[in-house]
Amino acid sequence: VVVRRLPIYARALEHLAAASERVISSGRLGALVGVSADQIRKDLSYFGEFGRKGAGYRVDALAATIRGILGLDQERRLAVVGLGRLGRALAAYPGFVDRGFRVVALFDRDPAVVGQEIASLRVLPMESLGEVLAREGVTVGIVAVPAEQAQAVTDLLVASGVRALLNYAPITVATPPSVRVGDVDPVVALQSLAYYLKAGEPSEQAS
Amino acid sequence: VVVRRLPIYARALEHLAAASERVISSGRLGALVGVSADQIRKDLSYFGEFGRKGAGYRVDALAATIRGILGLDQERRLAVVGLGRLGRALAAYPGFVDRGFRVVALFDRDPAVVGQEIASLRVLPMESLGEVLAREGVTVGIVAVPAEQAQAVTDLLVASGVRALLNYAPITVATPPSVRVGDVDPVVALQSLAYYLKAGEPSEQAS
DNA sequence: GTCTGTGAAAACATTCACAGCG
DNA sequence: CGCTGTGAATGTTTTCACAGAC
Repeated sequence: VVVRRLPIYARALEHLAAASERVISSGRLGALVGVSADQIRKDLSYFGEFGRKGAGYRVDALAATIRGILGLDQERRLAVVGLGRLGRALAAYPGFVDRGFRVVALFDRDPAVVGQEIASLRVLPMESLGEVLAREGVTVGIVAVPAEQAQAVTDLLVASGVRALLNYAPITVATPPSVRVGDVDPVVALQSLAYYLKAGEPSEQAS
Repeated sequence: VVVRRLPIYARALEHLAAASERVISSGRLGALVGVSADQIRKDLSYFGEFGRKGAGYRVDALAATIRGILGLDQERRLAVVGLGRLGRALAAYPGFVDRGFRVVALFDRDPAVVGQEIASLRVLPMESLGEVLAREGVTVGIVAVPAEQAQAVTDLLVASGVRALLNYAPITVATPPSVRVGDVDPVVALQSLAYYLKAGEPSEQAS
């Protein structure tokens, strides 16, 4: 749970550092990321003591510490599978590289797409996936294929040694417990939001 | 919390319906979505009694019930702001419409992008946002602009009456509590996954 | 026998409240 | 004073376990 908040703290700290802020209190950081000051202090204390009482946290030191906790000191190498519109957008996304990730391989099963150059990488055929992932040291996969192919692609990535993957396909993929999956179907996100839209529009008022 | 799982159940149920399954037990559904059978029964019992003891749940009836709970019986109209690579991919995403959402307006601040046609919608200038959202009955916004513009775009959407938004920008946006935000920065998702990658590779073994 | 619905127990996460450092 | 670190209290979510419907 804490681990899902740390990247958000890190992101805010990087913005603060870019704005030349040197020190921040749990209260101000909390306001920035929408979390209580208590929460931030608890989260951080779970990993050690980083603050100065009476002053706050040093922005750059804390950012570095969080990156360390998350293992972002080491660059992670990504493969994107499926180069439809979404896959292309991800492959070319400039926001990965300065935050610890680098896309190093692209795969698609469509022969018309294989061979294209996207973000200065050539799209490779699925058959080469295992070999290329091993050679390039890819540890994280991004699944951006249609639902029907998502499980097969996942199995292939898992078999090739990927240990975490981000799944954009609208389906829950099965993996062994040693492989972590992040689900990011935009429709699922929207549908949970939709629940809150109901309040305040139907005939019935809240009591 | 439950509300974040319901869309996943709904998604699985739709796949089951497409495969002509008529009835499903909490156990099988749980296996499909990676959740315990207990959990599913608790989640559903929170909203009423939908199952038949000894048999399970009727797939189509349960799917309809969940759609009702989430308010997906009514189609929600979306606006996409920012038509870079990601915005274009989202604007043209075919997966929205059969799951309760329809993109009805596109906005960008770049005059070179305004006027382009994407997914048979014309990109409109930011200035027209308030008026168009009101006219089109848009209740949900998708923010797909760079971090620097995300807060300003959010404010504009909120001022125009949007009640929920999905934020792809790498920044935490502030909104009044009446507006729900879903955060979907891919890098944040990857960074939490990265934490688990550390296990099993550094020098130290777990004890 | 299979599978739901649900209280009771356990685990987990958040908030409170305060001692203590700078 | 302001702000951190943390035990204790509270609240929430998950799991357990079992009674009852089919």
